Amino acid sequence: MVADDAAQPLLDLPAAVQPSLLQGFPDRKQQSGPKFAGHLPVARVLVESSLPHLDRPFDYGVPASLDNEAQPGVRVKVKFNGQDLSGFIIERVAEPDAGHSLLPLAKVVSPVPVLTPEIRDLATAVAARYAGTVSDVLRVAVPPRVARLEKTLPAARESGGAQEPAAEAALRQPGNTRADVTGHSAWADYRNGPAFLRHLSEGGAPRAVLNPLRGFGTSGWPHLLAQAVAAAFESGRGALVVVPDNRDLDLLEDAVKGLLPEDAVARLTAEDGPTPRYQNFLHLLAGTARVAIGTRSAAYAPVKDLGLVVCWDDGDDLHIEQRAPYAHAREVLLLRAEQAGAACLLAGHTRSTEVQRLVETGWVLPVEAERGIVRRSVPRVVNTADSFEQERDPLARIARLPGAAWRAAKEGLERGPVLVQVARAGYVPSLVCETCREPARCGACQGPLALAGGGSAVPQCRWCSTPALEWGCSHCGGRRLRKGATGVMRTAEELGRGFPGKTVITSSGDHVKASVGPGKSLVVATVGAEPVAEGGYAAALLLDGDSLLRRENLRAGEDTVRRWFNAAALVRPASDHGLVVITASETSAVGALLRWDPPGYARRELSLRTELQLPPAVRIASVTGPRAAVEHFTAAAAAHLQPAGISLRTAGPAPVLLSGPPSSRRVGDDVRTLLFFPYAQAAAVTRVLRATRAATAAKRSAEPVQLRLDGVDVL
DNA sequence: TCAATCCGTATC
DNA sequence: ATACGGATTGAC
Repeated sequence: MVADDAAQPLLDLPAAVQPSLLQGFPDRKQQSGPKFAGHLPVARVLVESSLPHLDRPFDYGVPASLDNEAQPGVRVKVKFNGQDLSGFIIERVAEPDAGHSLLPLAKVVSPVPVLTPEIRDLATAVAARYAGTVSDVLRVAVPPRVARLEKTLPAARESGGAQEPAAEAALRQPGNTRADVTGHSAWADYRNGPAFLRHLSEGGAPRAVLNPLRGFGTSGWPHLLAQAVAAAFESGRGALVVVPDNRDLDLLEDAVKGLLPEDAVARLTAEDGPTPRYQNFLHLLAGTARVAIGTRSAAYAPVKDLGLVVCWDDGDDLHIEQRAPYAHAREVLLLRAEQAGAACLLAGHTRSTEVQRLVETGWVLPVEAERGIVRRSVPRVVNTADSFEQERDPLARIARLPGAAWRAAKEGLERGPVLVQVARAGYVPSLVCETCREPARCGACQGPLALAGGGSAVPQCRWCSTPALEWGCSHCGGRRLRKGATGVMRTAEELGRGFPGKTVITSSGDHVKASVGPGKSLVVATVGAEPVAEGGYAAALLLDGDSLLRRENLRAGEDTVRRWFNAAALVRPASDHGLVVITASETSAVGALLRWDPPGYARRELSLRTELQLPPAVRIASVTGPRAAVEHFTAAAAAHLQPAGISLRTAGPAPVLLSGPPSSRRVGDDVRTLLFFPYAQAAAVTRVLRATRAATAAKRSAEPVQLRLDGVDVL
């Protein structure tokens, strides 16, 4: 099951305190100056320190003057080992843990209890799942305070009645009746879809996987998700949706606000800045907003009476938090759904292998469209492997497009906008080895080689600028280079010449366009930056497929398929002459797109991983650091696992492949060891990894290592 | 015998 | 991390 390794009682709250220790307590209380509160004078505080062995509550005395404000969940300042640290009050208790004197709380930072018991439990479970510290998780979960906002808000703790008006007002809104939500909705296209919505609106907790067929219009994914949210809302519960980026968030927000009262919806994303983020966070705490939508850290939003969690496009690696312990929003939401007894919807144009695993364990049920409906809803997809060099039409050669692709674009432009998906941004084309097609790497720093701008013929490194005069392929020993994927600007320019008189719009990098109009323009976008076209694209060309597939990453295939479907879902249905042309050699990935079969691809991919015993068929931990530290850590962990009869399959230690500019490189030669273990043992293994790390940190018997669980980028 | 130093350990 | 105590070592 998902949360097989959930909820170790990390914050082990002692059941009883030894009487002998208690006897000394009243004396100390009197001798230590300040008078502590009469009732529950002890506050258990989780201090904000990322030291793994300090990740537990410490007891402080509550000065009588702070008795009212020092409630569980508030942020406090305490003296800890001589320094001032900030932390959260976890609970108020009558007696301290053990026989030592209590320091008083230094200060209550704010009387707002920003850490609810539910989120504390969630953070505890996430820390256990990822062998990290609760403190690190809380740093992500609770947004930074903006003091000014607390003055204007009604006392957050008295929230009870405030939530009712919003919910009732929503139900009274016309067009928001149950019949509308479950009947004339896009969900009717999916077998079990109406049943899923009905179950939700009746207060149930169904768990579903959905691959929406459309990325635009009223049957597009934002509307499907919004209707699920509305159904949960209708049952009197709250909902939470996490999307990978702000563009998706904008689309979702429009759809959700079309169905629910505007102030019932809170938008949470770091990009909006601290003030609106904290404002919306406070609205959720107070219960005035019942639905949270946002990017990855919104998975921790304090939604009251949570009835539904939704993760959109979980295969997008933006869902992975960049701070320790690197939790994936999908996993956070799964833990949360289990803890809250909430419904769960995992939706995306494709199905990730992780979700496929959940389908196969029976944890979620697919909500799928009949083949007939699929065929009616999606564009026609064709593959062409022919080369532009053989094309007889000179314009096709100028556009550097294969003949079939060029003709599809030309015909598409008669009917509407045409999308061209290309591999990466930038005018500078990257270089690959002519014989093995591996990306050419710099001999000095392993950075990517490129032809420098300004017409210089000498390839040079894009990181360190070293000219590659005597280049040799580190992979196969080849000595000749050829151009790899061509950048958008260049593609756009060439396409413009191939389609004289047509408008060319580009979307890439930091110039991403959210949407384009229905006009007959050519839209060149890098992978993932495709604008939504009003009314859908007439055609899409998916170029550079082979170079996407060639990435030496365990997930290259899965990720490429995801990006193809995300673009293809923006194209009109075949019945409306929608056409997708893909230029890639025949593979299972291409086959999945031709048949429009994301579940089939996920099944196949997961069975391959199962055969090889690679994630997500098994779980992994990567241990990175100086060789001695890594070896010490893995040996210690193995020793601790021995008594439990667990022995881990390991790979490495191997030198870490540097994937970043030299400036971000760490001094010393780090190595990495991978540990593989089955889900059934995950709880025991993560517990041991955490304990091992705490022990090495406390004793400083070795340098610290970076510990990362289920990182998708390490293989 | 005392002080400077090292090492290990707890931090409410 | 960092401050503290107990042990260890070196010099008077």
